[in-house]
Amino acid sequence: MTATSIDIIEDLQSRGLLSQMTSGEELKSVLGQGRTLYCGFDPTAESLHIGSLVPLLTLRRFQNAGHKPIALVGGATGLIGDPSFKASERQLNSTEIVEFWVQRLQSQVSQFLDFDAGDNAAVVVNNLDWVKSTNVLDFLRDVGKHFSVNAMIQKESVKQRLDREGAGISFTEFTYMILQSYDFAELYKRHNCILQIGGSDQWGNITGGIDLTRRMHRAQVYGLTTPLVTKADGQKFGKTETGTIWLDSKKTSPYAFYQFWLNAADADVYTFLRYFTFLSVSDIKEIEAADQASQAKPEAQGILAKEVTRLVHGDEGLSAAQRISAALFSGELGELSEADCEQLRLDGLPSTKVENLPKGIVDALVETGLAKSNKMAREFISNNAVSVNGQRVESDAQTLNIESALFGRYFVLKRGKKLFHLAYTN
RNA sequence: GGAGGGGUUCCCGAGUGGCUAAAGGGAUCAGACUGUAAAUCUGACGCGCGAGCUUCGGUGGUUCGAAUCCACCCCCCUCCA
Repeated sequence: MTATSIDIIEDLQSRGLLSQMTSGEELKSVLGQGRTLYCGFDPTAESLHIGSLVPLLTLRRFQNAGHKPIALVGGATGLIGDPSFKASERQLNSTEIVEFWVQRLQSQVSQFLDFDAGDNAAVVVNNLDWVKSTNVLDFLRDVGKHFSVNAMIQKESVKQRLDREGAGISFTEFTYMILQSYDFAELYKRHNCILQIGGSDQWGNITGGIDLTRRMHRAQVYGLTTPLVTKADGQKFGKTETGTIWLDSKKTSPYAFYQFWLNAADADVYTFLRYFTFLSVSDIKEIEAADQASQAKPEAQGILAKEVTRLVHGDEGLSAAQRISAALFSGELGELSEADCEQLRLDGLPSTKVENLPKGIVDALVETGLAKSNKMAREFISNNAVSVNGQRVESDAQTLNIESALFGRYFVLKRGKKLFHLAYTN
């Protein structure tokens, strides 16, 4: 492998992406030439969400710097469940489901890495490949013997499960750390992988792997973690009213995804630009300075939304998201053409087919999911929070009917300031 | 196996026979103000237009009336063996 020109550690540091690392100076010099590193992603759902984006993009940053990234999808660890900083024991998922999720994650993860990069082309692996052939006795004798339970229960990541009244941890989840550690040792053996990265909640598991690799293979390997993303107001990052922001466009449309980033708080947006885009730190500083000088609405959110949406959903997803956003937020809905309406639907604006017009507005809100119950629908209406085709709904007796539809078949329903839904008939 | 503690509405957590759809906090949603921010204020937050109905791990029971009492069952935690 070729020597690298970029000091990746320096870059991560300047972006605020470096939470912890082992033997800093030594790791820095080790990374002076192209190395192999890995990051694990467990199948806990059919898609990753934006929480996984930081380590995923960090993997890519390493690749851009000339290193060889391995994305590990945890077909084995996903069957066990990582207890790290989890308040309570989790339900086990069936092997079929986990297997299905593994396939989904493998292709999802792949879109962020370069597999045609020659020496440092990316690799995707599944830890089930080496775990499934291990038998219990060998595992306990060869791997388990290297772990001290005394040390394991000291780990911060499981402490609350051990200390907290009312909590607990099964042997299954307690063993998770050993499995993940074994992955690192195995990847060292198979791919000469010398670095594991992950979110800072993975620190305990990563150091476990470093210890195990030293003991099993007498080799020095390293660990590095990225910070967990937090919001300035203390709220949980990555959730909205509509739920988790997923990377899969079927679960979170490019439009919703774009909107999520567009709504980033001023206090967070420059940090997010560093975390979630490949814009240089100096460019980001310029954006920040310009925003501060302008006194007007900052540009940063728009740039963030554009960059991240393009990264995850490509140019096509981005332009669809921008088209919808422009139509709904900047113009008069009345100016939409019939083709525009159809395009909104194709672009992924949530939409529902309604039948049996005229339909009461309360029913329509519930059917489209804009209100959870009739009661809520009425409350929204009485709060003046609902509009149809740009016209405020004044009474819950109002109906959707052909005469008021755009082009005889479209209704743009709006609840609150930002939530839109397209209802249509044939 | 023994002893004790516990399972309440999205989360935390009060509530030990009627005044309780169930305190309080958080989260969330809406409105006002704004920049599709933040902060702040106001309101909502089981279902029902309503009379009312359905909830407090499960199933039965006591009672005019139960989240609250009794029985059995399930799950969790702590200590002992």
